[in-house]
Amino acid sequence: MQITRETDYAIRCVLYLAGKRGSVTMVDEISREKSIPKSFLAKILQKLSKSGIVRSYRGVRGGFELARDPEEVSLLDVMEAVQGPVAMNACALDESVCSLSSSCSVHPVWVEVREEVEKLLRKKNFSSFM
Amino acid sequence: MQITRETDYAIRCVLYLAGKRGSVTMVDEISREKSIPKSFLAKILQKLSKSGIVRSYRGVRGGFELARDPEEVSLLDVMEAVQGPVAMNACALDESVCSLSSSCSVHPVWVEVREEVEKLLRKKNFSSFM
DNA sequence: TTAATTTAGGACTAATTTAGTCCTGATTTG
DNA sequence: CAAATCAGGACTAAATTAGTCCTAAATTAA
Repeated sequence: MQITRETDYAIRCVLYLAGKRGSVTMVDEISREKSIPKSFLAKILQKLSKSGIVRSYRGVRGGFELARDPEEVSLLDVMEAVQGPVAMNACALDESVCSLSSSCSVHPVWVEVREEVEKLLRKKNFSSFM
Repeated sequence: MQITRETDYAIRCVLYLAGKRGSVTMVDEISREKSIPKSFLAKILQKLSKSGIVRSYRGVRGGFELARDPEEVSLLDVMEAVQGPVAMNACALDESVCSLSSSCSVHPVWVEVREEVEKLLRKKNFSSFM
């Protein structure tokens, strides 16, 4: 039920890129400015890139930039990109992982909690954080 | 952002005791019936006991019983008893752990999420799960 | 076309947390 | 007092989180 440090880093990183719109920023700069271990940050940026939140450029004048407007990037997007689905337990996502889910009276609650949290996090975007 | 196995066990255990109101049940029985490792369950029951959800009796005819009516025990009570406060990150509980919280634009979101989740879990009690 | 620069990706390691075990001691009952 | 049952602390094992490091693939510019 905790956000991981990786997720925290990812949010800080997107926040930084949101403040740098229009230019391409290197891992090294983000790492320095946001005090995030460089090679760990590189991995995080790979995830953000794969889920389309940032765009990457290799080579000499390479780096990263936000792929969408900050208001088009929600907190949920970033969290899901790095730590996967936001659910309090696995059976709220995929019933097959829990043999008891059909008979489990608590199951619907987990689904409800997940939906509520997702709704909340989807409403929060990175332009409101600037 | 996941419920731990310990929490899951705790919920199943309280659910079992809720169905046994009026009698005292031994760790051994709950362990067997709910397929929870006995000595781990014993630890969990200690926590539930300390937070007043169950009552314990030592000695020959000892065991555990629910300390309150099932409708007076919420999912939040049980979760907090075993895994501590339900928060997505530490700074949503105690700002002193995060030196940035006063300047952090994301901070209020964590507080809001925590409050929403708590509200939801507080409404769900163990009589509605029977 | 090649040297420098920057990300991509996989394999690895270290630290932390979760999930449990085990033993000894304290209570209670008959 | 003997048997049964929980209390609590110390310990261990497994899993997850948090990183590091190395080589390869692009890209740019001289």
